[in-house]
Amino acid sequence: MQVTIAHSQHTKNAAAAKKLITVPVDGFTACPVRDVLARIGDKWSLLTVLHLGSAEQLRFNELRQRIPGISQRMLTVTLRALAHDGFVARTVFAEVPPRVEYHLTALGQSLLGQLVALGSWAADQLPAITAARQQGGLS
Amino acid sequence: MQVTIAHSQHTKNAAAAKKLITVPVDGFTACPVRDVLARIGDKWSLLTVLHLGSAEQLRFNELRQRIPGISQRMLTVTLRALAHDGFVARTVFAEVPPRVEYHLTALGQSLLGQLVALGSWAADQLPAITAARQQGGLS
DNA sequence: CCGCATCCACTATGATACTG
DNA sequence: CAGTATCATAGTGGATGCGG
Repeated sequence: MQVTIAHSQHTKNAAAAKKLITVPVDGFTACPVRDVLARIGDKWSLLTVLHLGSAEQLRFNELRQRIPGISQRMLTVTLRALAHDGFVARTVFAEVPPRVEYHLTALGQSLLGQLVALGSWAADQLPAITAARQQGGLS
Repeated sequence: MQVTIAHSQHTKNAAAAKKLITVPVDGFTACPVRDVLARIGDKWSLLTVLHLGSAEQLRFNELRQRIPGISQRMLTVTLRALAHDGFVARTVFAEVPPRVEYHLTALGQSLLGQLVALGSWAADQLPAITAARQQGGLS
């Protein structure tokens, strides 16, 4: 079965002109997955969603304290990306002192569910993966 | 501090907490999900696994032709990483001309299943995500 | 034919200082 | 408090040539 998938590769090269590609895949649209993975596959999005899912809502610095090692900048960037895709809602209170709260949207909680499911699988397969890594010796 | 997350959805019910996944927050940093995501979340691993899953076995250049835009280097790197984690098996035929075939292991097919599940969800949510991106104005 | 090594561009990330 | 701006750095990915 042939599947035509969107190819959102951002190459400055003229090769990016071909925006649609046709790939023989067993009926699975590969690109949405890739697209989503590109969002949550970065260093901090996963952790951010997980932590947001663990509370009703969190303020910027609360979130920052809960995610060890994240910089102010990366938290800002990550939150904006997640908000841009509709996973996170941002509420600004025009007060003094300023207050901004973030919480998962329905879409974000749906994503959280997927991540947790993936987590279950990962935890399940971890021994096998670890074993393979030790065996292979490749790095 | 610990965080409980429902498998299916986000729940705060303490009584049902026994059946939920309880994860130490500090452990999020080293969470298996994050680890797996770091592997398949890169630019090519996902496509490679999907294409390998769509065939019994594939040779290096067959794979290369099926993945539009991948460079020789990245295919090599990706395949090595996947083989290192036991998702892909590499078979070298010491012939002339040389022949190397790759196929998914049981672990790899398990991963494929997860990716397909994630793909179903992604395809399902794609309209919502697209709508959010257009609406959001944030970039 | 397979794929490794080298060089190079780009991007993601991090540290720090400044602003509304 | 909640960012934004700027600079510095490391890792990723692409192009090309060589080796097995």
